[in-house]
Amino acid sequence: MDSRHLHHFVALAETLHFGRAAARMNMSQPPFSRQISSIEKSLGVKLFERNSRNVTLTTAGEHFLHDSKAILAQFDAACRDVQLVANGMKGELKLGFMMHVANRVVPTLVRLYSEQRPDVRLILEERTPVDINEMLLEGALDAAITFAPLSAQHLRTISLTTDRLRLIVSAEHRLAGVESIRPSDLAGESLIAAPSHVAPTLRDAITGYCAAGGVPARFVLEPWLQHTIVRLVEEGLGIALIPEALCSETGPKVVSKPIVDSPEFEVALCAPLASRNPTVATLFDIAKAKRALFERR
Amino acid sequence: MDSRHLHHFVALAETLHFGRAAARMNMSQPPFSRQISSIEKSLGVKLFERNSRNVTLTTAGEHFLHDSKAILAQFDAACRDVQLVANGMKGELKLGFMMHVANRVVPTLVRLYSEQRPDVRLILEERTPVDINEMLLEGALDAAITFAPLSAQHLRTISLTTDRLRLIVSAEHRLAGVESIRPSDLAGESLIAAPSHVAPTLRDAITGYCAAGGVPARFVLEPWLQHTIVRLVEEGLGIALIPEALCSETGPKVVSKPIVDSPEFEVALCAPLASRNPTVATLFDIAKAKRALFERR
DNA sequence: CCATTCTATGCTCTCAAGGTATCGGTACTG
DNA sequence: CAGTACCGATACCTTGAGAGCATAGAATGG
Repeated sequence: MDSRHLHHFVALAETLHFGRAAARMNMSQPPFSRQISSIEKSLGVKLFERNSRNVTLTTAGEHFLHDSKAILAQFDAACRDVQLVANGMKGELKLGFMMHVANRVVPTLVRLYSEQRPDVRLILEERTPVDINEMLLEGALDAAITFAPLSAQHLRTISLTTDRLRLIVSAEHRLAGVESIRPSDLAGESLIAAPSHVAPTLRDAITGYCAAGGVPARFVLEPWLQHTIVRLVEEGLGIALIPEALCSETGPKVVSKPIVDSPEFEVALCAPLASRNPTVATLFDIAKAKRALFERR
Repeated sequence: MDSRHLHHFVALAETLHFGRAAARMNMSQPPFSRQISSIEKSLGVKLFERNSRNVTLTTAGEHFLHDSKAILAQFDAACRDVQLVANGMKGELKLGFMMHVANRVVPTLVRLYSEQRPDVRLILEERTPVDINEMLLEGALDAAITFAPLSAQHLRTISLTTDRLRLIVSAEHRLAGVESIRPSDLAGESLIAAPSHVAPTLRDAITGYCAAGGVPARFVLEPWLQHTIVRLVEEGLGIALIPEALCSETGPKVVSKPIVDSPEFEVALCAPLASRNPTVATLFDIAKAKRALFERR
């Protein structure tokens, strides 16, 4: 029994006529008759009641017709779907990102992608930069929006936007009134930043910026999430240098200030070069075509 | 593409080794390799990434594996089911009945049948005797519990029980005190009975009984349902001769009386002799084996 | 660099499956 | 009632899809 037999069976069940059913199967009646009886023999079940004048389905045949149609439909669907999956029109795409650098980029990219590939299920995974790198290596992510990596020989990378640091302080802080900030302004201040094993790019940028001004960075609190950092600054527990993209979301009790000669860091779309997931290509196509939408305003 | 190809594909997807997968399919490796590439060619999709050292599924292949397993499982299930249906272990059985003669018989038979054939869906159709006969002829019912038909050459019939007539009158009626009823007692009374085109057997029995006593039957009301008849008698609008089996369900305002020399009528299980529904046989087997359970107490 | 392992390919052969002709049975028709 | 048309089953022949064998070619490990 294989699916071609099912086609034969359905043809006969629908026409109730050996000759016409055989024609529909592009074959002559005698071998078609043999096919039908071989089906019945292999199932051990009589599917048709027949004599030389008319053909009718048995009760078992009626049930089998129902099942057969369902199976054939599913078969067709599977063959169509596998082609869609291969073309990246359907499937799953696991996209990692860091919201604190991508709060504008991710929603836009997701919207554009969903419009173009509605049958691809986007699985969004918000993680820390270090986690994202690891997951990209392991294949646990198909792509990610993160800081442009330094060593990218195993990654395909396309730059989406750049971000820079901005100072946030409590509204009561002495720096709240200063127009723009220089490294020397940070001398003696209590800094809040994510630890190096969570967001090395940011951490290095902050440390580097202080060092450039000859000021040693003094970190008093090291939460993992950027939103926590904002809250702690709000409470007056320290000051912080955070990505500009995040500053629009701070509350009224926090003041943000531009800093002079801020280091810039790239935010990029990355995917393993070895990725076999065909849905990824479109993501890069969109990133390239609509790059203007992601750029810093 | 047919289902044997799916088996090959699944074997390889599960072993990820051409030689072992071929062995599982009871064939040698070279033709197996050709089968796999013919699948890929006919789908136009690469399902495996392979070199001489290892074999892996592509993303499309993973999806297709999932679908293929589902299809093969459904295929197996369909082949098993069609055999169950042919053996009457599974399917549907449309059973017609008249509750007013079968209020004890139907629940018992249904219970016994459901215990023995849990996968057969019993579809119960409560109809008038004439409807039932018509539906049996048309094939709209697979079997029915009804009055034993007079002409049964096209029906298989097995007697389940017999019933007889009993008089019901309102508690205030002059016959309410009489011990047992003779035809002559009915002289001049207003009778209530279902019309002949609804329940000819009952109607004829009533008319015949009156005629035997030399009393013309005078029908004043002719509802279709036996329960309606009981209600009308309860309201004092007439008297009625109804099947004994129904009398236990009358309320306190109605009195039932045995009648002398009541005609008896058989209640039987009937099915078209030409019935092709294999579930019917078991129904008759039960009716025969458990006949004692259906007999009038 | 050789041995080993695994997939791909070339060649041969066989049998499953298709085609043609025809039989046997049934219903309609004049 | 004979004749005809139609339909499914059977007999026989034919062919090509698919199986096996031998082996090439590629990759890995010692």
